[in-house]
Amino acid sequence: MQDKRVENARERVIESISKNMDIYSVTPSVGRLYGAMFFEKEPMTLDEMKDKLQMSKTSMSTGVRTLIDLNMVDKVWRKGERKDLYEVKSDWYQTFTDFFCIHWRKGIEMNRDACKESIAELMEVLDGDITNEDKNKAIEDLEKMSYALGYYEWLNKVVDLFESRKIFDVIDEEE
Amino acid sequence: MQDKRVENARERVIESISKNMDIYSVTPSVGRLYGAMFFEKEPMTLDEMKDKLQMSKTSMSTGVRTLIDLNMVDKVWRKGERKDLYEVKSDWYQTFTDFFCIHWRKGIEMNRDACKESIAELMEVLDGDITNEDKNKAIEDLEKMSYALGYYEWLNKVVDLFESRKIFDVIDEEE
DNA sequence: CAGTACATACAGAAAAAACTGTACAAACTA
DNA sequence: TAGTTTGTACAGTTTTTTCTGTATGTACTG
Repeated sequence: MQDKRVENARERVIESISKNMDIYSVTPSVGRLYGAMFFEKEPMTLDEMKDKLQMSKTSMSTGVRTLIDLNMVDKVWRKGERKDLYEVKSDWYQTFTDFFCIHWRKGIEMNRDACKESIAELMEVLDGDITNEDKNKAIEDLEKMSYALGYYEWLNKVVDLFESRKIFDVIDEEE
Repeated sequence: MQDKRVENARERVIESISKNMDIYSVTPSVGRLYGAMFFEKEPMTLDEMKDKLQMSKTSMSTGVRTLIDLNMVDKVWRKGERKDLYEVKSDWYQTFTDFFCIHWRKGIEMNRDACKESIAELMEVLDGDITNEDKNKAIEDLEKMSYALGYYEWLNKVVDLFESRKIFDVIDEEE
């Protein structure tokens, strides 16, 4: 009887987590898996997940892999256990900063490289003999790209702040 | 002749931006639209976008709406112009913090509410007459939820740091 | 070694998302 | 007012993603 309410309370949180995991570019299904694993006391096997979520084992396998790639879940080893065991990483603060850093760093890097390459190309073009129209266009684009580059540098510093864990000092001081 | 290289340089950056806009949960198409608008000197009309990207006007309309909802693009008004005009918001730093704050705040809020509600429910259950098994389960879940709640509070402070623009001071000091 | 349990690669089915063309409403023009 | 122009709602199509069942390779067990 009571069991319902306990179950219900847990389910509410799982569902909420599931819904909001899109911030991590993850399907609600994978989000629900994460939520379920979070509340499980012991590390889970794929079969337990399958039973819990009423989905195919294949989905559990790929879902868990997704979560591992996101640094949100660990594979754990236990003596005498044949099945693979998985559990949610316990440090959410670390999980957050990891995710944030990995994803933003990658995006920044790619855009920065593209900008740098294009800036070099435009500089070269400006050195040569070109029409006024092209020249103006090149100069305008150069300005835009320089702005972007400056922004990416700044963003990199933000990521540094998290990666170096200095963010924790900053937030602490706020109190 | 030269035109090719100038065009090429611009296209490289647009393509890179397009690819990395998935961080903002946006389609490459919408990302490309954003990139194209970024380099356009003047605000663009839907028809210009359609010609530029070789896509339907409907797609441009919905794409622009998406970007406006993300606070990345503004509708601008110009005397004597019948068509709607749109341009990329010029302050990328603001765009970043806006996006970050809006999305994370929403996710935090929802999860926090769910946790609070469930915590209250579990407390109530614990007050009543229940089996030991249920009691233990409730206590364990309460612990998990309390941890989550603490994390969400912390994350809220991180968002505050960006929203209040204090992050700019923090990064400046780093130099 | 044969037999079993397990995870996952793969192909196909189901579901969701993106994109387009048409149609229509609102705003403007003459 | 009638005639344009413009943006978007909507339905249908195409593309992409998610999910499942089967099949296979690997590792363990006796």
